[in-house]
Amino acid sequence: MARTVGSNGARTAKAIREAGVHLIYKHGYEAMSLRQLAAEVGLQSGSLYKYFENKQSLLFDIVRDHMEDLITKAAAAMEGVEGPVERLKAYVDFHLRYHMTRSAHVFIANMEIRSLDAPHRATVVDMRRQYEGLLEQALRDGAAAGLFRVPEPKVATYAIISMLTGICMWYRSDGRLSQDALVQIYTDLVLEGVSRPEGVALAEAVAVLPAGGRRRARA
Amino acid sequence: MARTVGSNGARTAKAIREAGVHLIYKHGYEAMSLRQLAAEVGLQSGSLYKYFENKQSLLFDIVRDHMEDLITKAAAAMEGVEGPVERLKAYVDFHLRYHMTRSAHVFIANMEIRSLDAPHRATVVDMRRQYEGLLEQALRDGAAAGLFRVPEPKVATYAIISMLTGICMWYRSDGRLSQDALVQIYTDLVLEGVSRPEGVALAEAVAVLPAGGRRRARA
DNA sequence: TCAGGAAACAATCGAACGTTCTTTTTTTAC
DNA sequence: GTAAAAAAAGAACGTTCGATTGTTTCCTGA
Repeated sequence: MARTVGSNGARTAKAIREAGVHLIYKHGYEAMSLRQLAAEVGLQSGSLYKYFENKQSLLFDIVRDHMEDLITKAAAAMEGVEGPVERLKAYVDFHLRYHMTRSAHVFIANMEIRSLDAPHRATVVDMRRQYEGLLEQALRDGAAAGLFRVPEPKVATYAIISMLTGICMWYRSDGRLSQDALVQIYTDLVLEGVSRPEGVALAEAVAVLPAGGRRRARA
Repeated sequence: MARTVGSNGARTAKAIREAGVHLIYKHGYEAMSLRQLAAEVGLQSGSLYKYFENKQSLLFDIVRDHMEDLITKAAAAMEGVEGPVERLKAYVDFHLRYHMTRSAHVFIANMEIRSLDAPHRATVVDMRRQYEGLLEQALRDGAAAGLFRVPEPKVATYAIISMLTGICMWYRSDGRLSQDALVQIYTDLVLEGVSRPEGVALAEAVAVLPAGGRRRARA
């Protein structure tokens, strides 16, 4: 046999991409063989090379497209949202929902960076910095406005992103808690964690409240 | 050649274990070849089989020993510590410091579970549950005592552990911030995140403080 | 001192790896 | 209708893989 009945390049390309994501998620990039991948989409392994240059570029394409998607959609989710608290909320909301529905892509983008060769890795690391920057800026703005207590914005950024991303390790769409409920829980954790105890300008709070009672106003 | 001058079983076994951790951390379990590992410790690949049954059991031994270490030391760190707040602090402190110094082991134990065969995986998953249970119980106790606001202890447990564990993705011992400083930052984030806004029994706080000032007392 | 156990080498197995190339079949365009 | 283009098969390549086995050398204790 050669070209098969009903075969279609665009459809095959899409199937390869999806099967690739699935297999890399399940077994890891190095552990996924191209013969496995070919079998998954009903091809011979050699035929895959009509669709990518080599195995490495398949991985890079998957990761790059994911990161672009992530950055674009996060920026869109925060666009027009005013105020650090609301922007932080928007980020948390987007990040959680995205990670609940795209756990495979997320896992690959986070774990298989080490499998990328140096130039590809540099590109991805830079994109990740962009994505983290969106959160970090909201935290810095909130701290500058006296709304957040964030002594180390970089650390807080890493901490929050780690916390939120962890959800894709256990979330199941048929689980007990809805997406909305989970977003609420995590949002509370994050906001309580970073909010300035006084909720108003520090000096003001120190002056006004008794020592034992100086605490937070919820955002 | 055969047996080499100065060769010693115990020393070689230790060297294999350490090189194994290093290589799995760097390249992943599947991507690490036994020839690589053998070269790292100065052996032929066949000689490795004096020290483990097969590649799979090398991975399992590494992960099991790590999990045992983690559980034992966490329990020891919390032993005799009274009160949910202090127990939570002790857990956070231990977890962070451990993960700052053992990032390779931690990474392997978290990421290579999928590379374990079913029975081995079940064992490790159970150990992980034990470890998570230590934190979850502290959160439940704190909630029951009215100290914490934790509507979903399981979710909070996962969230906190994810947040803390993330530190091993970027912490460097020669970085700007000391271990103590980082522990302080993370402890604040966690405690603020889960503490009940009032910090004392709810009814009491409502009665005593003015509306705008009703908030937390730090633990 | 020397026998037995410990430690490692060296050769080898079949299978699987990523990749390349040629051939064959189907689809499309004129 | 037919030629060009697209899609996939299928064979083959040199490597490397985890694992097995038989042999050689070193160490140690009675």
